[in-house]
Amino acid sequence: MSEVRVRFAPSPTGDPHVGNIRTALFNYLYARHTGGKFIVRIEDTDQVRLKEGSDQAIFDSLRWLGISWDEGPDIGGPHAPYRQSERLELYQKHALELVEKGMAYYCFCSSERLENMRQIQEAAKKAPMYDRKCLSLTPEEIQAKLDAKEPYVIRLKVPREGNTEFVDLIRGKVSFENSVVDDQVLIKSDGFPTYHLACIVDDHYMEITHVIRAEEWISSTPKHIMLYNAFGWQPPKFAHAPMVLAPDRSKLSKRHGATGVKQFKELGYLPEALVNFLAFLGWAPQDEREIFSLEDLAKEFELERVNKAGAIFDMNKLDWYNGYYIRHISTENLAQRVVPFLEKAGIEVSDQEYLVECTALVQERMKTLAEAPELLDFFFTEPNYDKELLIPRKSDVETTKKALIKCREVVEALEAWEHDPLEKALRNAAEELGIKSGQLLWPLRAALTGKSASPGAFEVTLVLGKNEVLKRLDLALDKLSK
RNA sequence: GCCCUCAUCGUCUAGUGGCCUAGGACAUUGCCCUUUCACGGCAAAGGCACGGGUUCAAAUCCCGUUGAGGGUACCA
Repeated sequence: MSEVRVRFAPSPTGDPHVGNIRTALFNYLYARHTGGKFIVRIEDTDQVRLKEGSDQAIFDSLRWLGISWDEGPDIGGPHAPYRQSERLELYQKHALELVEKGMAYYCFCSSERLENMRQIQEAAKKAPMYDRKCLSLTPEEIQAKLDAKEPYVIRLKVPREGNTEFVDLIRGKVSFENSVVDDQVLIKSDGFPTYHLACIVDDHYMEITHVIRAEEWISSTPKHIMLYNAFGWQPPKFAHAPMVLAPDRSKLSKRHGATGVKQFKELGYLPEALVNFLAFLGWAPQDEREIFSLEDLAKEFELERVNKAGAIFDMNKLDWYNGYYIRHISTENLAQRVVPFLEKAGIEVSDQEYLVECTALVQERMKTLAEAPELLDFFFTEPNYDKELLIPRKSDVETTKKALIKCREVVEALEAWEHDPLEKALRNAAEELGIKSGQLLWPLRAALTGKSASPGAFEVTLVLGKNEVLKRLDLALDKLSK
């Protein structure tokens, strides 16, 4: 069998949607799994929806996730160009070829007429379909209109009888009656091809062997097959992956919150986590492992194991994956990734080593990188808090004062600046005072962090250093005396 | 409306006729660990949409119903 060639063909309409990226991922994984090629092609045939800078956003997102491609607009390849707006003549030529063969025809109907026709059809509870008015135009009439520069489109002449079926690699046999397929526009009045024409022509010339796309494309597949047949080309294999849905089971869209890859990056999600999570939306391994790197996925991904039912994008699970990856990358690595988020919050990091020490203490509590500032701020600035925070539930002001004074003495006198001696000294101190360790450790921790939830008192003490700890203890004592 | 697709715990899923008393993960609840919050450990609760067949045997195959999603553009 010849080499597998698959493609990701997004239209440049902004920050790529995670649903689209999931499709890109499946294509990429299939290519890597089979040792084939993964191609990126920009489908910019809709001049209206075009958004500046989208190409870059698409490349950036793929790269951020670690998805690489073998041919594409930026790197070229044997079938360049990989941007449809640069291949216009090709589509034009092929549309005309179909017109000559009598398999497509010019249509001069105005959008108003079309709109009107549809409304009447809908009112009559009939499926809206082009009525083929222009099919009956004589060659002379057509020529006259063309000469008069009347705007036109080219439509595919869809057979009205018979069936079109195909075997979907994920779903099995899918069949459509040709009578329900409309005469699809191939070339728009602005001279640009529609998606349907462009993608067939490109997939053919780019030698695409497998079209892996989302379920929303199933109903246009018969049109595509008709086009392959009309050109006398061999169609590729089709695989329609399930949709990515919102929690309300509708198509995931902006109104459901974050949907763009860039958004997830800004929310502090790790690419490893997003990839792992997205891959599991519609695919699962045979065994019960949940953690897969991109490489692991490429090794095991198989189209046969892709599910058919739509999958809900569950933020909870994504959060869990993200927390998992945060806990499992090295602290140095995490510290690096956290810097941009700290800086954005106005926290300047000058001492990398110190940052790593701090990060180690919050690593197991962090769910997203965006939480880093609130988790780490007290390591960089003196905490600001209410004095009530210092007093544990089962304690009082006087006991707390005594405890803090004792802490001060212990810290002051501590020779070995290490965990065990510090813990031992502090616990002994509580015992000497005749109070529970919590009555001493809570105030200490609160004084150092200014938070009701934070890393432990011993760890924070050690990282902050003797001077800073004494300073903060004095500050706390000061608060209690007022 | 018409066409297509789909249907296992709340969610993602394992399951391809007997290994199913339906397994795992997230979320939830409880307990343990503990100075707080996490992490971690243990445990619990929770599902084959419904109705008919086929078969010695069905979550698995067939038919129907219901429900959900997608499509129905000179958008992709």
